[in-house]
Amino acid sequence: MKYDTTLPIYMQIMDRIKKDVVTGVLKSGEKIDSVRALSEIYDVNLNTMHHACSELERQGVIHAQRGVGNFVTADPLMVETIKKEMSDQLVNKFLTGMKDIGYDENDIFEVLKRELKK
Amino acid sequence: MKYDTTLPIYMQIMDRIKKDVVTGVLKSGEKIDSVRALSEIYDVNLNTMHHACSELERQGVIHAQRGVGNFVTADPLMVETIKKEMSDQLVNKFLTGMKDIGYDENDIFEVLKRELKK
DNA sequence: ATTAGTGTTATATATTAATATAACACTAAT
DNA sequence: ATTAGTGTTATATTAATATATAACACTAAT
Repeated sequence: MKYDTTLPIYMQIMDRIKKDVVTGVLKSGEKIDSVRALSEIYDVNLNTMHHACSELERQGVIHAQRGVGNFVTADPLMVETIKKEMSDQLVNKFLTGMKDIGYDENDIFEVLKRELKK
Repeated sequence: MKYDTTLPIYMQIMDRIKKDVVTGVLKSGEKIDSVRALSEIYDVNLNTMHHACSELERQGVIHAQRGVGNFVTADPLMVETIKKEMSDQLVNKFLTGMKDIGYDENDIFEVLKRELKK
C-alpha cells in the first residue's frame, strides 16, 4: 500500500473505499471486512482505520453496527449520489485549475481531445 | 485568504504564486514582494511564507537574493515548463480519477462537453 | 454463562505543519 | 559607519496525524 504525503492517510483510504463502493467492488448493503482486517489490508493502525470508517459513516457511505460489523449503505440511490459528487468534484477541480493557469474552454477541450487520442 | 484543510498552507501558497507566474501576473525576472510583505498578504507566519518561497526556489520558480529580495525566474522557457507541468498534473488527476470511479474515455468526453456548454 | 469476533475509546509517543517571537546575515542607500 | 530593508535561521508552543498498545462495549454463536 502506497500513500501520498500531501493528504492524510485516513482520507486516502476513504477515497479508495468510496471508489470501491461506486464501482460495485463493494455492493450496496454488503458487509465489509472488519476494521481490524482492513487495518492490516491497508497497512495502517487500527485507530487510523477507525478514523476513516467513522468519517465514511458520517458521509453516509457505510453504516456501523457495534459488535457486528460495517456495511455499505443499503440505499443504491446513495451510491449514485456519491458517484455524482466525486465526478463533480473532479470536473470542477480540473476546470477551475486549468482556467486559473490561463486556458480557456476551447483550449481545455483541445488539450483533452489530444490526450484521449493516445 | 482562505485555505483548504486538505493541503498544507505553504503548498497552497506555492500553487497561487505559480499560477501568478504562469499567467503573467508576475513577470519573468521581476522582483516580487518581500517575504514579510507576502506573509501579511497571504495572512500567514513569516516562517510559513519562507517555507513556501524556499520550496519555490528549489523548483526553479523564483530565485532568492539575500539582502535584496526574491525574483521570478529570468528564464521565460522555465515559465512555459511550469505551465506544462501544472496542466499535465491536472489532466492526469482528472482522467485517472474519472476512470477510477468507472467512467471510460467516451463518458469523460461527454461529461465535459455537457459541462462546457453551460 | 462463556467465548470469539465485532465496533469503540483511551493513553502515551513521534512527526509534521503552523504559529509567535526573536535574532542573525547580508545589501544598498544615506 | 549607520540604517532600513532584505533573506534566513532558531527556539518554544500548539494542533493534527499516525502509531503502539490496551482496554471497553456489544453481538452472536456455543
